[in-house]
Amino acid sequence: MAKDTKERILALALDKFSQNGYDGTNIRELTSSLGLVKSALYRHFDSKEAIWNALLDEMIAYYEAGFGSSEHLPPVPDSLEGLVTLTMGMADFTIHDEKVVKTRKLLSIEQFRDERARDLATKHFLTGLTAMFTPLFQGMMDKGLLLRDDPAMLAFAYTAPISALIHLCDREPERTDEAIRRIEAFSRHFIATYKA
Amino acid sequence: MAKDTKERILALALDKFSQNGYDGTNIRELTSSLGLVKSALYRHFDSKEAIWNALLDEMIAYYEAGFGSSEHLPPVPDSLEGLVTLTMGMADFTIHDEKVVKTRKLLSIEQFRDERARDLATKHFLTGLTAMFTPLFQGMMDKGLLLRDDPAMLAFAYTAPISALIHLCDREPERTDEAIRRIEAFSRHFIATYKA
DNA sequence: CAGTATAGTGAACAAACGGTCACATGTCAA
DNA sequence: TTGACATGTGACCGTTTGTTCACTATACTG
Repeated sequence: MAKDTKERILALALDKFSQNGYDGTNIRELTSSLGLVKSALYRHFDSKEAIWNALLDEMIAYYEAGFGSSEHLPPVPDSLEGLVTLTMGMADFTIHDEKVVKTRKLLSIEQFRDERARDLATKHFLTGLTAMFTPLFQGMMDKGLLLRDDPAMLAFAYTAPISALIHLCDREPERTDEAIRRIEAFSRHFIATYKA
Repeated sequence: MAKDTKERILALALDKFSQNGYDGTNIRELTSSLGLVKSALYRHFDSKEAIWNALLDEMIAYYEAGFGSSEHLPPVPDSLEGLVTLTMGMADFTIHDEKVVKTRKLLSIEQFRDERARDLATKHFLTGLTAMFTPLFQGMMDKGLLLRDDPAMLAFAYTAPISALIHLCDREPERTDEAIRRIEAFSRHFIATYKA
């Protein structure tokens, strides 16, 4: 119990905030879950709001480093089936990675009260996936795998339904298997529609 | 200032809760906005949670009476352009109707803490629109307007992206015009893809 | 007119909240 | 050994929270 206390606070804050919201989480409960007393928290953060801001900084940095970076773009699939495989791999990760799940839930809860949360929510829920799949579809058109079309429109049409099913998993985890099956069914229907 | 106080409380609770969340709203602020003193509220509701439950009852009833009822199904369009018109009309309503907007925001905020809110959120965000458009697409296939395909899959593929853009309006109202343009562009792209 | 609900008031309450402070401990360098 | 720094403790503070209660004013009913 030493220098990593700050990180443990942040991790637990993400957990609690994503469950009960910022206002629904109190400092006593948060610190006692770490085996600390509330006043100890103020050695690491100036205030409750400082925890929130640090958490947002971390979420933004995590997003930029991962999904947001152009270097992390997956390779253009060599086949239609490759698109399904890629999609299912990404879906599996984003549905089961605890940190990502909690981040999405927290953004859903706080998106209307904090401007930075709002902007990050738009990236997570809308623009991020579209931006990632647009060059993929462009590449698959260039390879003659898909019909020539507006790649950005296709990426939006492809990712938005998948995103809706990911939200379903966040909301009703017991329907995760159903959602994953529907993502795969949708993916196959999509390529059946747009295959060259 | 008489019998409608209860309804005025509920209306303002929807407004406040959808902005700051249940935990982020306090009774003094809520009642003083109505020109009352906090204790007056307890003539109409037993507790703060009772307001929340009554609000949920109302939202559920409102949904069932409107979007959820099979009687309110719009007529099957007679042309592809008719589908665009129908879609834009519904989008315009759901984006601009204050009560519906606030309901969606509230469900986004509280979906992880209340089971009934969770279930209603799934209807609002996923199953509701799909269930409404499935028979429409079935009818348009029967009329020879659309290619024969799985109507439920098509309805999902059609409504999920539109739903994502509606969420964008809730989150960033200043982008409403952009979102409406994108809904129409998506709708036209969709019918270009699936027209018979 | 008397009587009784109904609706609103203002003071008071205990509990929970975020935050501060003087103090105790442990670590490590000079 | 000493002094400085980081970390954790427990008592305490002022404020805000949801809620209660005795009381008043108005309106309807017999």
